Amino acid sequence: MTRGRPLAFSPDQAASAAMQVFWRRGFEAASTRDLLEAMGISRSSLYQAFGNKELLFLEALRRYREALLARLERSLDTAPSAMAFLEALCGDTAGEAGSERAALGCLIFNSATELGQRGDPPAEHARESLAAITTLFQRALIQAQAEGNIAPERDAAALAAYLTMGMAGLRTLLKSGADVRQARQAVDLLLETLKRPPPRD
Amino acid sequence: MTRGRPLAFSPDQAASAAMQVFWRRGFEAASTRDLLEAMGISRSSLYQAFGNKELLFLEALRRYREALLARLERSLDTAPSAMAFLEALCGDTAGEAGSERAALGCLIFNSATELGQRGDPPAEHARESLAAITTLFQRALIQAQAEGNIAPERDAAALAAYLTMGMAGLRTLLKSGADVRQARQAVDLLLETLKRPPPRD
DNA sequence: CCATATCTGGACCGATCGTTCCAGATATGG
DNA sequence: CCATATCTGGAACGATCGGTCCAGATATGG
Repeated sequence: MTRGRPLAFSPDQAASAAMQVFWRRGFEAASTRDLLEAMGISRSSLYQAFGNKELLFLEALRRYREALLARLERSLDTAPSAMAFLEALCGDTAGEAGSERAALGCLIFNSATELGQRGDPPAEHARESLAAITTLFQRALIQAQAEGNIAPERDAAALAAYLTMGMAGLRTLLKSGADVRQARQAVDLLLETLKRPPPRD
Repeated sequence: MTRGRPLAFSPDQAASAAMQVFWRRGFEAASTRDLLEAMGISRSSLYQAFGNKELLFLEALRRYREALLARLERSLDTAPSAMAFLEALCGDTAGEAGSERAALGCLIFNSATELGQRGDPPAEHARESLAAITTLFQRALIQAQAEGNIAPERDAAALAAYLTMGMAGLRTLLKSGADVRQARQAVDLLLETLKRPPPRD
């Protein structure tokens, strides 16, 4: 079927290595030379296999989102309850405070902040990914309502936007060096709102 | 007193123009040529008056923070109550959704995200600025407690961290193109937590 | 084992990066 | 009005940017 010399590297591993670089440095700041070194391939191979820097970044974003959503979905599905999932997510993230992982933040939130409202594919992809996270949160929140841990009269979409806002903000706090105590206090208050019934006007 | 030819530009205006560029583009992405054009001065003048790009950025950050804190403090002091101030802040920010202003975000949050845990002066300055915002929020929250609009048994520092997290997250939402409805729903929930007494365990 | 298709390494491209430097312009103090 | 201190514009610097290209290596299908 295939003719000629086969690839000497795994595109999968190469893309994964590229993702790490983009994650650590951001899109603009990640140079092709950084990427080449991390990916362990030659310049020609990069352009042959991925097209250019922007397409490689899109691939990295795609992989990051896929892995993140898969991880979250699995976590949600295996958790004793949707609320337990949300508590674990918040708690685990807050627990990263001060670590190297916390300094990285979330590639999607990072990209959304860096690329902002640009019209190019990477910016669009980042926005879509953020929306996908919100959708997943909404699913978890609806499930938590069905399980009786969130008041059914709440608007799940509103709660989802609120939760995404909280997680994005938490990532910013962690990036700016918030300690575990501060992070925990913040997410505790975030979760409190989810658990309590809305005020009757 | 002074000898020789006087400056042909206002360092104040020049720094202000530079701030706008850094705000729009971020530190790394703002080129000196971008800055020169916006500042309307020559290359020599920039390096003579501000040292280099990093020092100019520090000056821009300093100005942004000063202006922001002054604006917030004035707003807090003139508001009918601390809670009214917080509501106005959240409401106004959410109301920016979809605008060009929303796409800019907040220079401090942007810088904290871009520079992360780097050890250089700009990153340090961004972290300090974020902490200063939290401190101002804490003052407002304590005042709101004194005015009877927030339960006195709440930990004001925890609420402040929560509020900073919320505002940072809101900025991320707005940057990723959230509409006014979504932004309003999110901040409404954010404010709800402030206003309600903590749950008794 | 040969023809072929593909991959690989690295030289090279023009553009742009932040920064330096200098010759000339210009207002001030005496 | 001159000497001086400072500023200004622009040329130029080496480094690095993303991207292209080609000669040579290499495994495959026939």
